[in-house]
Amino acid sequence: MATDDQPAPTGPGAEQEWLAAYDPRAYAPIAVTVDVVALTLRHGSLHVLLVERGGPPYQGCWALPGGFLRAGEEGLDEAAARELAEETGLLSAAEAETRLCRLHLEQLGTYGTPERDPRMHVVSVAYLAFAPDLPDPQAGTDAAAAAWHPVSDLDLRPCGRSRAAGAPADTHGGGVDGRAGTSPLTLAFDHARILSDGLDRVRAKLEYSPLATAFLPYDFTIPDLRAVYEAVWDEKLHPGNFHRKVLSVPGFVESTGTTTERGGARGGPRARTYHAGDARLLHPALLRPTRDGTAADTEAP
Amino acid sequence: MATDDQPAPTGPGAEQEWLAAYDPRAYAPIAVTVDVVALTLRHGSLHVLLVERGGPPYQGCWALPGGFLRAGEEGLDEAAARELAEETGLLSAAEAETRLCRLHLEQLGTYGTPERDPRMHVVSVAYLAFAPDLPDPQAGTDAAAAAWHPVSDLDLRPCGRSRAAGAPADTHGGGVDGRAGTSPLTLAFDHARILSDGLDRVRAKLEYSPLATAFLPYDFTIPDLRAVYEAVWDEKLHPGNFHRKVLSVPGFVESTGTTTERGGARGGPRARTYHAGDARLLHPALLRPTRDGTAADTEAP
DNA sequence: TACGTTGTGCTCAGCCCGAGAAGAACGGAC
DNA sequence: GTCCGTTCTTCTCGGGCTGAGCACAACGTA
Repeated sequence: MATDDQPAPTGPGAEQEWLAAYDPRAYAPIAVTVDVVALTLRHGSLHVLLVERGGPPYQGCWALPGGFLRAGEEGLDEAAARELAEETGLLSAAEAETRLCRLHLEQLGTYGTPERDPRMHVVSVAYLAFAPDLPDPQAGTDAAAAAWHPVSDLDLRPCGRSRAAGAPADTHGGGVDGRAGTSPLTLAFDHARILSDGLDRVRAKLEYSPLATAFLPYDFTIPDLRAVYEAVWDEKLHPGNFHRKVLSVPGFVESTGTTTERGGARGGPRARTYHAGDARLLHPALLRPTRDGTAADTEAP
Repeated sequence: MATDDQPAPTGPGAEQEWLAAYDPRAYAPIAVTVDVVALTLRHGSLHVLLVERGGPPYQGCWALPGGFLRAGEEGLDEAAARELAEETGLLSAAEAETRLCRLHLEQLGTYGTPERDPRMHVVSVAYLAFAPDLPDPQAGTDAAAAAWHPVSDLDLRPCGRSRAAGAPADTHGGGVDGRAGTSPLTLAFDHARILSDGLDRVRAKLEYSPLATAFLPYDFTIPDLRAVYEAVWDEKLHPGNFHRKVLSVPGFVESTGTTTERGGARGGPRARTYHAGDARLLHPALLRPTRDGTAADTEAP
C-alpha cells in the first residue's frame, strides 16, 4: 500500500517498507523520470520530437525527450511541461506567441521494468503531447540535438534490447515513407514501445475526442482537420461525409464566419474557417473506417 | 530524458541529473509505490477492495491496497499482481482454484503531486483490476483489515486534503445505496481521486472492450453479462436489444451449447450459457445510452 | 480561356439502434 | 395440480447515422 505504515512491522518486508517511508535513501534506489512523446504535423505527415544521445548507453541513438522528476518541487504534469519547454526551446516562443497554451498534454503510461535501463532501475512516466506545427527546436538550450522526425522513418518493432551502443541495425525495409534507402532509426531503451503506445493512443483518441484540433492553429478549415485525421490514421477519408460529420457533432467546431484568403494550393474554392468548440468528447464518435478483417490490436485505455 | 547523460554537464541542472543517474541516493528522495483499484461485483453492485490504515497519517481511514516497488526485482505489473495477491490472500486460493489467471489487470495512471503524501514525495502507479466475485480477504496475511466496500458507500468528491487523522466528515447524504444512516467513507490521500478515475475508466472500457466478462466466472449467461453492465453504468438496459447486440458482435461471447440448471431466482426460463470469446475489442462498440444533456465528463484515455 | 482541383451540399440505400411486443419456460404461492 | 408473475429469447418497426456517389461552384494554373 502506497502508504501503509503499521505501528510495528508485522509481515515479511514490512520492516523495510516502514523504514522506506521515512528514509527512502536507505532502501529504494529508484529514479523517476518523465518522457514526452510530442507529436506534430509537418507537411502532411506525423512527426515526433527526438533528441540525440551524447553518451552511452545507446550513444548516437535517438530518444524521447525527458528528464528526472525534481523531487518535492513539481508534479508529473509540471515536469512534463517543463521538459518539453526546455528541449524544444519553446518556453520563450510560447510566451511570445501563446503557443504552449494551445498544446495538449496528457499522461500516456508508466514504464518500470527493472532492466529497461542498464544502469539502474528507472521508472519513466510517459506523456503524450499534441502540438500545431512548431518551429525547429532551438539550439542553445539543454537539447543539444533535438529534431522532429517523421514517425514513418522510425523502427517501432519490439526492439531487441541487447544492442547497446552499436550501429543501428539495417536489415529490414523502410517504413511507409517513400524515401527508400534510409534505414529506419532505432530508438534508445524501450522508447520504441512508448512511441508505439503513444501512436495507438492518438489514433484511438481522434475517434472520440476533438483533440485533432490540437494539431492545428487556432483557426482552421474542415479540410485542414481532415488532413489531421488522414495523417494520423494513414487513411483517405471521404471529404463530403467528413464535412457532414464534423458539422453534425455538437461542440466539435465553431464557425468564425470567414473564409480563407486564397483557395487550395492546387485550386479549388476558398474554405470556411472554424475554431475548436467546447466539447471535450465527440458524440457520436467519429469512427475510423475499415478496421475489419485485420487483427484488432488498437489500444484504448 | 529518462536517461540522457551528456559526457559532461552542459546546462542548468545537468550536473544534478548526471549525478542522479549514477547515485540517486544522493539526489532523489522519491518513493515509488503501486496501488490497485480492485473491482468486483457482489450482490449486483460494484465493490472495491480497501484496507484500513493502522497508523498516521489518515489513521483509521480506508485506502487502496498497494505497496512499494521492489527496486531492481520486479516491474510495475508484477508489483501490482503481487500486492493484490498479498492483500487479498488470493495467492493460495489462486493456486487452488486458478482464479487469479482470470483476473484482468491494467495500468490506470500515475499520481505524483509532491504534497499527496505529507511525509515525502511519493509517486504512485495506480492499477485497475477486474475480478469475479472473490472470497473475503483472508486474515493472516499482510492485510490486517482488508474488505470489499460498495463504491456507492464512498465519498468520491475531490477530498480536502487538510484532514489528517480526524473522524470522517459526515455532513452529506449517502450514496446511491439504500442503506441510509451510514455516512460515506472518506479515503486516505488522493485515493478518492484514483478510485474515481478508475470508475471512469471501467465505465468507458465496457463500451469498446469485452472486459465485462472479467467480472464473471468462466461460464455465464447473457443476463449475467447485462447485470455487469447495469451495475457499472448504473443504468437499466433493454434486455432484448442487449441480447441482440452481444450476439451480433463477433468474438464477444461463444456459446457453450448448454443452459443453466435452473431458471432465475424469481422465475423465468433457463438461460443459455456462454464464455468469453477471443475478441479484444468490440466492433461495433456497445455504447451506453442517454449520455446527452449532461456535461460530458467521462474519461477516455 | 480552358482545365483540373477542391470545398460544400445533396441523394439514396443499407445498417444499426431504441422501443415495443409476443411466445415460451420457469419458480413460487395457493 | 393450478395459477400467476417473472424473465429469457426472438421478432418487428421506425428513425438516425453511415458510406458511396454525384453535382455545382469557386479557384489556381497552364
